[in-house]
Amino acid sequence: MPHDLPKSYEPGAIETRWADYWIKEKLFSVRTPPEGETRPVFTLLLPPPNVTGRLHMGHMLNQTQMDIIVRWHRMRGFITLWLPGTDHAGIATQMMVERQLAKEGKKRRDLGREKFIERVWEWKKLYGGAILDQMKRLGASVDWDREYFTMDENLSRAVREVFVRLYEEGLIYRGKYIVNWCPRCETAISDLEVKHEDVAGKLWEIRYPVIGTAEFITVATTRPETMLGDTAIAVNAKDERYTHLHRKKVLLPLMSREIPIITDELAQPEFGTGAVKVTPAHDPNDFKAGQRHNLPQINIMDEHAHMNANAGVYAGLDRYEARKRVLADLQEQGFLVGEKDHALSIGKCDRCGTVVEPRLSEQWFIKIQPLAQKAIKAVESGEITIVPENYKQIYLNWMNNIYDWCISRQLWWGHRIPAWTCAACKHVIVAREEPLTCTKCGSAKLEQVSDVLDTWFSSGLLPFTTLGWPEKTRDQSVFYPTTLLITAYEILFFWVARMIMFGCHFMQGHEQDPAIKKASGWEGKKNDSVPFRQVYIHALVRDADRQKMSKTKGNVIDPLEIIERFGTDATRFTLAAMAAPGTDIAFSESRTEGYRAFANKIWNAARFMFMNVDRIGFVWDKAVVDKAVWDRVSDPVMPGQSPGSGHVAGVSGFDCATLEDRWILSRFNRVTAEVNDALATYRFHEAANRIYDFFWGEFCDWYIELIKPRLNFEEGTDKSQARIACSNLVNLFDASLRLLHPVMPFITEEIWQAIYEGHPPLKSIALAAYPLPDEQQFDLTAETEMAILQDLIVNVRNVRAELKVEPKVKVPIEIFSHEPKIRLMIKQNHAAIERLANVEKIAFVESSLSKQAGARSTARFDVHVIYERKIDVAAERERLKKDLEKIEKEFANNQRQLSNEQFLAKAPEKVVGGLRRREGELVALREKIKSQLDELSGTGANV
RNA sequence: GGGCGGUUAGCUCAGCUGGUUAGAGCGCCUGCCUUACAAGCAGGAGGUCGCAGGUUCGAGUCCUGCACUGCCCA
Repeated sequence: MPHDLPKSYEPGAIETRWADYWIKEKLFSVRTPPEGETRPVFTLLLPPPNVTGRLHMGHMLNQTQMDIIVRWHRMRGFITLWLPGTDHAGIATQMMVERQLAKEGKKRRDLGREKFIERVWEWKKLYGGAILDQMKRLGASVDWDREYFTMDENLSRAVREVFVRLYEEGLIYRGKYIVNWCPRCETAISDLEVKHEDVAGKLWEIRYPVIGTAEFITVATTRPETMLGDTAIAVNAKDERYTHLHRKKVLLPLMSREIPIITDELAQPEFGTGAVKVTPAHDPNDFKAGQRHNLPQINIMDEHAHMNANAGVYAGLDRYEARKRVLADLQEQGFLVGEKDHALSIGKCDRCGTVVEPRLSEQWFIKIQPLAQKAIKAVESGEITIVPENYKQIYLNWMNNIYDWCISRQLWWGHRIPAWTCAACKHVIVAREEPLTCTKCGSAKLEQVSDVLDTWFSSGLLPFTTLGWPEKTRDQSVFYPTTLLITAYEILFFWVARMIMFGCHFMQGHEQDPAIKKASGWEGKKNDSVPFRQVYIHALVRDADRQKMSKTKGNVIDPLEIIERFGTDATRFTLAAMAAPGTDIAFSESRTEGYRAFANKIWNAARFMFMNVDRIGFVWDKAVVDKAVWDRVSDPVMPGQSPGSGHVAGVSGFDCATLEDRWILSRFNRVTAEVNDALATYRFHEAANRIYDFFWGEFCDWYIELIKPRLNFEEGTDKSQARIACSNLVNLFDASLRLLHPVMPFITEEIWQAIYEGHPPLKSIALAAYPLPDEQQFDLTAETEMAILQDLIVNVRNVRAELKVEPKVKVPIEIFSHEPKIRLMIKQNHAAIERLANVEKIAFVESSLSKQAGARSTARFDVHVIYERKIDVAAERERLKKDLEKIEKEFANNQRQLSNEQFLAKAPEKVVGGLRRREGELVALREKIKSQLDELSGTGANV
């Protein structure tokens, strides 16, 4: 078996090998559990990436966190379903294909709708899988057998069903309204797809002659070209400056059209001149004012934002060209009276960056209030919890101020709206399947509405449509509501909010299988219509300088390139270790480099283990392996719950022969408890750091070093000690790998498989049991004693460094301790001290060593390194002074508190007791340091 | 304009519900190829926790104001 591992860890080949293996073996495919299933279930829907997408750091973070949580649940015995799929991304995909066509000198209209859609499907087949392939490389443990695409026939059917039902319930309506129109994409877009940008613009003042008077009324506007479509001037009824002009008319310059002066709230006396022009067909506020006053709506632009026939002589001009011409003409004719700099915010198309044009057009809308009500309640009542909690308020704010949702898009790629118009009577028929005749007049001349639905309309349905809706399926009763959603803040409104609205509406009355619900820990939840029980919002990944990554800035970090260089495990670990909830991640390569070193450390620790396993001819205790690996299958464990009878917690097969054994076992269990707690609350950074510190700082730095003497295979030595040490090492290593596996799946799989020499008890470590803490294996005494031992060793090393003792020279030391227990512990562990501190002989003395130059004093012991070289008196004095200062400061603080009666009365006993204990230590330490300082001065050695 | 967040070591960040001596990685300095690991080992330096008040026996942690900074919404 390949126990002869290369000296450095090379992730590349290893990672692709296991990624392929996991897929080939279908390790993460989940069959629908039958009736009577009692195991807990964990369901997670992958936020579907765009078919047009390439993997970026945001995905990588998102998927790392999901995979950690998913693997953790799977290892704890949950039936764990992670559902992958992609989103058809209407505008984006259509743009890609149009771009492709443009290279051939064609436009989509040249092809016609049908042929164009065929092209899109071809494109999708060729390039659409890119991001999922990249996911495979990451080792994402999704169920590939259930992969979906939002344009699949079953999902499309569900979309039609939803549309028809909403229409029948009166929640979908069609009408002519002002919408955000992208002249480049030639479609309406929703409010959310408009990004506002502050720009320095101008405010122009134009005066309109009041008919029948010599007066002018002056208005201010940022968009003078729209005046061509003005149908009124508005003033505020309370604005006395204009009272005398009420009910008069003005003559619209350039167009010579008479338009009324109206009184409306639209005009704010404080803004500009207090009078505003009203252009109902080109501004949403004006549109509403126009409705209030029954004003005509004059549309002066076409779908490309070019002036149309209604714009008179300006017809055919682009909107900005028209602006120039209008201004010039106004100027020339004396109507332009002012031009000021003015900061304004303009809306741009999220997709293509074109300035959005408010456009009056016929669109389909969802009446959102009734849906929003349920979605608000679901979160307010805690049926859905959002982590971190501050996003809850943001969600509620948005939901409470929501507007009707424009769902129609003037695109070809997407779910076509299931509505038909009768050519004869203009009646609109909404139906699940294409109707043959008009339901009103019987005509057979029906034409399907050409619009498609907003992509988010279909993705908002995924939590239930991917589980077979509208059929009532077993999958639904098992897996719905999904357990968790992990996503970015960016799509909280786009997607998360809409899933909640749709879920609560269409799954109303749904009940999850009660046995599974209970087993999964959701007994307390009343509402099973919600699409998920919990939402975790993760941070944004920025570049190392905290800049938001963007293609235009050119600061995008390609995760695959990072993976190439450092390995997937190291990249995942970086993201996990930096993912403190609520703060963005400034991705720095130096961190990843550090975690590659961590992988290498694990690798080499494994090499050390295998070297010894091979030397001793270590044989597996099958009973131990089986216990650690199998039992969780029949006995899953919930977060925060202690394991049942069958589940083996802690490390099995561990034989506590020495202090370091007792210590490391206790530490492992404590870390295990912390890691499980951290994962249960999505504190990924804490989980990652705990494991890192344990594995490197305790397991490698101390435990392995401490057991080396026991791993002695020389002729004539008792091999039983070595055998115990080796078995402990392997069992602990195995457990540590399982603890780490969700974060670093590849290296842990590689080593775990190697441990079992080709005969692993399971197909993968991913199916093995996740470690749980065992109270029985906590050992506070061992932890305390070990801390003293470490302190002693570190102090000796420190003095050696200060005395500049040659690294290879062993030195004798003297130790004083007034506690017999400590003396005993030191005696028992003298070999460790000798080895790790490079000491040749340990002598115990009966009185304090603090007067010895070069001695070190702690609260529990003094230690003196015997070496002929003189210490650097000046440096030593500096160090002692600094120590003393620190101790005096702490002591003063200590005394201040202990002499305060309020403190004694109010502070918890634990804190007071701690301070009292510390008081004693501080007094002793202070004395020791003082006498050392005296001693130094006494030698007469001057600086 | 409204809302939310950040400010802790040279850099990047931890520090959960206020409690004994504020931590890590990287970088830096010193010394080591000690047969698992130089992607390593050992030792070390480095912080008035943005500023000013307040609450409290006790504040990096809670409150108020200010400064700088970022994000979202309109």
